[in-house]
Amino acid sequence: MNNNFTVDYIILGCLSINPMSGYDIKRLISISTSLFYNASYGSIYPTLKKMEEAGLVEAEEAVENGRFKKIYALTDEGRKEFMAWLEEPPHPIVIKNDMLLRLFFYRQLPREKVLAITAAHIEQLKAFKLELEEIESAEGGWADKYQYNTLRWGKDFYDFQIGWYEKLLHELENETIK
Amino acid sequence: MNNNFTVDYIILGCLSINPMSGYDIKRLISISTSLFYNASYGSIYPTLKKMEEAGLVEAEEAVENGRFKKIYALTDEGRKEFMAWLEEPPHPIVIKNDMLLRLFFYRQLPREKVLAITAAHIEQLKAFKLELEEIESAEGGWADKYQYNTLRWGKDFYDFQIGWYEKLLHELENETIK
DNA sequence: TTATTCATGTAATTTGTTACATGATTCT
DNA sequence: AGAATCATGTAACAAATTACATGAATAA
Repeated sequence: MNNNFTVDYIILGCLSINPMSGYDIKRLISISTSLFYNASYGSIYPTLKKMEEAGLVEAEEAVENGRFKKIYALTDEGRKEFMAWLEEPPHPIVIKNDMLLRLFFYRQLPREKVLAITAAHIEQLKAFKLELEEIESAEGGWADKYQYNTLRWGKDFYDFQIGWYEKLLHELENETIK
Repeated sequence: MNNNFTVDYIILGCLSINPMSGYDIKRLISISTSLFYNASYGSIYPTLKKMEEAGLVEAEEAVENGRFKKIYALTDEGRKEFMAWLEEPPHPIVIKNDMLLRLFFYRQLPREKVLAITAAHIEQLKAFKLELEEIESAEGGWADKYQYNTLRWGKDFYDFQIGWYEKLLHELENETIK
């Protein structure tokens, strides 16, 4: 395969847990990895097709609950490819943080607007964290400790961000009182 | 302009601080925002050209130290556009975290390999943090508190990550002793 | 009966990187 | 003299999103 930092491996990974459809993959990603790695139908379905042609996955057309489904499973070749990827050292994290980019230029914004945006951002982070916790409690049986830890990372990261912006906000608030 | 989550606004932002060349923009991004927002020459130069045609920036060709340069500056229109962007609420953070994606599947890897990869990852994070601190001490005069805070976020985020993976490592190490 | 969810898929577009080409200047 | 840095730029490619199209089944 080409690049090893693409959507390909998360799909192989999902199938390494269980054979499933493209729709299932999308759902699994949404409730588990979307915070640190997301994918859309527009990348999942074509990638499954490409991988079937490459012999990494096999499709079985089935009818479940009167619904048409294409259940994909790893081939031996596919599992080999996935395991080889899994042993590699990870790529460095890539972030697009719009709030921080704006912060870099906030000197040009009136103080009260900076305070308002920052406060609103904190509220949004708290809302996102709540959403995550709802997913967590809805999804009872988190198979293994590794999967659980990725979820914990999500919560810890929100706590880090919330704490960081709250500290920033307090510093900005206290500054011009002097 | 089209989307407000593109390279366009970081370029306008750099020019809002000072008129500068594409090369200067690339350098400024590298030492200041690359951790949370990066861009390559292949996006910077064509974007500058596009923005000049749109009347957001103006270029002045100059010779500095015997070197040809195109110094771009914001037009009134460009500054208006930038200030409008600056007041908007930020988009949520977008992350591609390869290490966490792999962690999600690490049950399928032998314990000792997980420990080795995690330990190596911690070392890499420490090395990146050192690099960042070198940039910081090299760059003496960080204009304003906002810019300084984005740099501080970088260090704090590395500390968060290092701490998080160290905790994970200890938990994994202590587990099977029982 | 109508809206929502389940389910698959494609085409157009967006966005950006990588790699290359070019050439002047400065450091070693 | 040769390597590294300064400086601009383009073409090919990669990767993925968005928006749309389709249709069946189920919930309100």
